[in-house]
Amino acid sequence: MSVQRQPPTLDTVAAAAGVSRATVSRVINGSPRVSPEAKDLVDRTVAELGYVPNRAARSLVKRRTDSIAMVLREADATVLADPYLASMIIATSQALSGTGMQLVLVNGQNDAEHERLAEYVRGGHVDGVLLASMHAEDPLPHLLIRSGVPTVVGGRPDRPVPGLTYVDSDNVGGGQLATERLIAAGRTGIATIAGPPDMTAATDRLTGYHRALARAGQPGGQVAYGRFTRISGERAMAELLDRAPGLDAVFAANDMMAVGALRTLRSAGRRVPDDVAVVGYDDIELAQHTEPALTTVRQPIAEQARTMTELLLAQINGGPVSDPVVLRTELIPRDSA
Amino acid sequence: MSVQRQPPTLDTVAAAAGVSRATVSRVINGSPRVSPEAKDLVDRTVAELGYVPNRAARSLVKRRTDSIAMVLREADATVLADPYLASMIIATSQALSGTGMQLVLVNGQNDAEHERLAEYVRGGHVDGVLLASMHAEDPLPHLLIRSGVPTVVGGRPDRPVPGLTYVDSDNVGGGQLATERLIAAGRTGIATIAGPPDMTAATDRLTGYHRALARAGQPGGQVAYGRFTRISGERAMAELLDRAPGLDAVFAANDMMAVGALRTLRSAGRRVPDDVAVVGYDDIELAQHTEPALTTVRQPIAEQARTMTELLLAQINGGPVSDPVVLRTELIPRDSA
DNA sequence: TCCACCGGTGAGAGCGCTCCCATCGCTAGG
DNA sequence: CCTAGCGATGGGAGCGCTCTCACCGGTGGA
Repeated sequence: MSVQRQPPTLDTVAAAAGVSRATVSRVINGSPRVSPEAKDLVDRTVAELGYVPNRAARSLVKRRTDSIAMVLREADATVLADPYLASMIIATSQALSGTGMQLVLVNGQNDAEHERLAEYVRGGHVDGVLLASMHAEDPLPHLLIRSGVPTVVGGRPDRPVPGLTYVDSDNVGGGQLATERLIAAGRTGIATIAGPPDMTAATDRLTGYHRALARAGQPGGQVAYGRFTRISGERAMAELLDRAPGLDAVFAANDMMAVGALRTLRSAGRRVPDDVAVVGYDDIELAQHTEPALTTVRQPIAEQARTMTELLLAQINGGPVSDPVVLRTELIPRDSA
Repeated sequence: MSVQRQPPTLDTVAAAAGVSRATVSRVINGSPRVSPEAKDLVDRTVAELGYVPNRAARSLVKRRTDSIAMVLREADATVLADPYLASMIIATSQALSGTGMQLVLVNGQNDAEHERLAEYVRGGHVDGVLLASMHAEDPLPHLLIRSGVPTVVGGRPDRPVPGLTYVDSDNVGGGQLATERLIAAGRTGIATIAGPPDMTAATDRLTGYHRALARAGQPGGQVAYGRFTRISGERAMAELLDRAPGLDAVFAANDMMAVGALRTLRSAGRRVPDDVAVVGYDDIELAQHTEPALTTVRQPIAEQARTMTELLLAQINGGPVSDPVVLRTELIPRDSA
């Protein structure tokens, strides 16, 4: 069998089977209006010739591309350190497998690329867009919605965007879960290392922290801010230790910052969890290997990706814009708190 | 401006600019055979109308899709624990940005999906394929090559495949680097935890280990095999300790196994690096956070992805199948050796 | 003066597919 | 027995684009 031979087309198949192009097309697309004999004949011919429909031709007439874009909004360094996006990508890819939809990865970290991206999407190249993570003041969702492309974002936008739905995990609940763990352990000087205030995931976790404290009747604790990196966690912990030397617990808004906090605590001579209990957030791989192993909150990333995909597909298939979905989080108890 | 309006086509633009479709097409595609005035006029009209070429139509006639597939061959669990693929994906996506090429992510972990995949590729849906990681006996490269699709794989195949090129990092050199570090530290009982023998990355690193030992005139050391997981590293280390209680150094073929080894050593009461020095491989995030921090070998993943992309694009654009490229590795000295 | 040539342009075919509409051979109702 | 109706099929237009080819007017060499 030759490598160079042109791949068979609908016409080839039709001619070989002795039917019309239309009939072959009907069989390919599973139309009920075909006699069993014809269907059988065509099926056999298709298998024999190794026919595969040409996606471009189909999408040209159907005005569907059967592919969705996943837009990545982070620079590489962030991504490599953070398994969140990776999991997101993989999970989405898996959710899509079997649906006949393609996952197209698109870079869009800087503003220049926004333009290109919006154009790209408007060019009808994808049927829908998945926005992996949201930052406040991000113009992209608006651009996308305005061009009429179904879009679902991961994480709650800082303010509601009409026509845009999202799938978030319950960051308020998660923050609460973490803080309650500390409260239940009898801690009374509970500080927190919060994430950047321009991200709802960060502010929501902080809200959960405050809420838990309020419920327990404890005073509003100390808050230091980090940027979700280890080094910023180290600094924030130092700041906290400085401001409130008597603290006996810390909730860090993600695991990387918790790791930083652990480090600072160690060099400050505080034992974990004896002197200071620490709870992280995310349950990254690393959390199992710290010393002591990190108690943390796990968010269902794969489920989030799956849900986002489902919502998007439904919308692409003509469904209404779904209500936002918020997924439950889970405390993973280990040794640090 | 209405959301529902049909996007402008070549015809629309041509009519608006008062030229023919062909001229607009020439301008869009940067043909030199257009007068400056015409070009200017068309450019303005395009901007005004917000025209974006329809990719499907173009690819239908050009028989190019301007997209390449990246095939993922691992199950999710593996991926989440291993930043290799994630980095690969991101780096590829970034290497592609600006080339006008799309990155399509395709799942192909099991055999059933191979068929579909080969079909998909043969359907002319992508111009080329990037195979992220190779396992021995993998039929996919052959399938792809046979269907005439330019393909580049990451990592050296277990045996040469005609028409297939690859980009690997220098695993032999890396293994040697790691072992030499141990030799230079004056260690004389150097064992190794090797990876699965069906992966060239594993066997090459082992070769490097043997080579370094031979050069130093040291006896061929103890070898135990793991499966690149932490738990298998723990077991292999225990086995090694059992077989050669006098060992004073271990080279683990990846960081996860090194982490396992660290654990076993600790519970066996051996101090690292005082009693036993440990070197890992990969330089994953975790390596910075172990106790003691792990000395390891870093491979240039981003560069690998970039190179793979370049080779593939060159081949897609009619270039010959390039020779394999092997990238240099680097020792990252930390505290464990 | 004639014509080969050349840069710039337009007309038209056709890429592989879907889908509307016409057609055809039946069966069932009048 | 005729025909309305229906399921199965084929013909053909057209999706938006590229590309070949023909054409046009202007130039320079014979």
